[in-house]
Amino acid sequence: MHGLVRAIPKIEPKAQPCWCDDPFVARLKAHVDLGSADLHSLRAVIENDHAVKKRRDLVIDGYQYRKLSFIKEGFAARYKLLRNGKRQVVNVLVPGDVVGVPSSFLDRATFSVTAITDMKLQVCSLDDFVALCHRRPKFSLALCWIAVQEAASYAERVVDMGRRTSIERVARFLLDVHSRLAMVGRATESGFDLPFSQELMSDALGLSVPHLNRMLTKLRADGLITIDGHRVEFIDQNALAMLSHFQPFKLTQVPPATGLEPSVLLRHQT
Amino acid sequence: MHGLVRAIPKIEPKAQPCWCDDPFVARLKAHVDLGSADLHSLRAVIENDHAVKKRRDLVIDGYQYRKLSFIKEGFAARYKLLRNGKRQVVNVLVPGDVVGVPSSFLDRATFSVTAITDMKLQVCSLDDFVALCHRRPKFSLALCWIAVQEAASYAERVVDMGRRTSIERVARFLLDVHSRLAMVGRATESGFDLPFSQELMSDALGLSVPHLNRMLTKLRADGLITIDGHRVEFIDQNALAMLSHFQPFKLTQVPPATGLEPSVLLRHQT
DNA sequence: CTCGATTATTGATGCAGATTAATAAGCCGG
DNA sequence: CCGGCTTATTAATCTGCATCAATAATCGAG
Repeated sequence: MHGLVRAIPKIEPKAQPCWCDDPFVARLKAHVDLGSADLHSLRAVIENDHAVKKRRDLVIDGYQYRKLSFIKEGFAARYKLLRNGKRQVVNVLVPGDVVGVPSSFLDRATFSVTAITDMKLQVCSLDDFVALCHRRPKFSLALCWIAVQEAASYAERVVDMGRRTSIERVARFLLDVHSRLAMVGRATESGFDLPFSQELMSDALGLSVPHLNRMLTKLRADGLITIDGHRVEFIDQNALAMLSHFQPFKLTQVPPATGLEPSVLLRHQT
Repeated sequence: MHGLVRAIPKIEPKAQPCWCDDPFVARLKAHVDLGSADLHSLRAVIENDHAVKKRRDLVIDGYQYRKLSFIKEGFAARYKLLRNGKRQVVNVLVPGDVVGVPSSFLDRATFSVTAITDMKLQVCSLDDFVALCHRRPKFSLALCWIAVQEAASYAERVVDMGRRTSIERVARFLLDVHSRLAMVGRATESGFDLPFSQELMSDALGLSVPHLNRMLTKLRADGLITIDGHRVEFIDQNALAMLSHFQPFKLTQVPPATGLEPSVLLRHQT
């Protein structure tokens, strides 16, 4: 067996005119209904695309930011470097994810974000996006939903780190990455290209590299996965999910806008 | 030395007519400017207050919820029970916090929330709150800010669990709780009533009860804190913050609403 | 005030996973 | 296609913290 190396997955460019291959718009549409007028307004606040090279930092801990970037292509990791030299990756970012949550909402960034592969981003200023939200509240509601989902997924990570064994964490990480990649068309039914090095994954899982390696070896020895280069295939995805108590995330829609003043006016404080 | 027990802090009821002693409104006002018309609309969606007894579950993992509850009084913990019987507390809730993030935004709750003391809540339905957001977008923006802040604080917890030592975690926990209580007037400059049992804290920090106890003992032995009953006093808050690399959170304001269509209309995709 | 239940404290033992080190394998720039 | 650098793999040792166990303190209900 050999390495798990970062790799830029080869995507068939769908060559569709504007939005359909845009993972961020897809993400928004998962939460709210967007008409063409909405899309037009959204386009108006998005500045030109921005390319970022592998290993560049998009966000540096401690600095101020006022931009939102939507990942069109490529992978990144949000992390914190500690004084003792250790690093904790708090999550990995895939196409459709938003850079700038939470950095741009805070006085100063509390985490760094680094590009793991070459990336393509769509950038807009937070102020412009907020202005858009004032005009079209569905965007702020969609952003709420995205932020809440982000919070929920961090909370799950807390459980991972606090109370789950190393093998569970590794299995859950693979399943989680697979399901997120599948959601944006970057994975097959049972496999995907893992764009992360073992060092990155060990920093994400709070393990040492040797131990992570051992757990990956064990998963293969147990006939649950195969690894060929950077390609991961699930042999028994069910057993893997069972072993690690993994359940994929369920999203919900923002409740649609109702009439102007809702019935609650009938109720009030006692 | 003796126990750290849950306790209902005695608050001087300020006896102010409506909102000024309301920690949730205070929380909203930290992010957005609210006029009296806004407050009136907010009041309209809030149903009657709701009292909850100590040890009752407010949210149960796996069930569906569509309510937001704002904590007026009392403490709670958000947690997950694992198959092996272990529990991970992902955060503790204090007055001003929102129950229902993320539970009510998901298909089914992924965490439980339990009352640690008797509580008083203000409840409203998510649908009504969303309707309010459509009418007054500043509420959805404030909710975004709150959700993002929640995400940022979970992310910090991930770092805690993944890469920080047990003594750092304990010190940081105490400092964090103190700063959150101080923000809603439940703490003095250098001390506070700790309403949590050691079992709860160990589940929050991913430690065993004996080990947490040992670390608390060590903090006292090192002359950093005193504990008398449920009362914690910082002797050297600076040293404590240094030791644990603690930095309090900085909030930001939502950028104020600008004119109707912003200047960005001048820019568009290349 | 008393009893039972919860919570805190302390000690002894074991193991999961860190640490360190050393080698091999693959990748990239020239 | 070569040499340096990054990444993966494997092994040996060490340790922080879990686990188990037992007692003491405290709380709260009656």
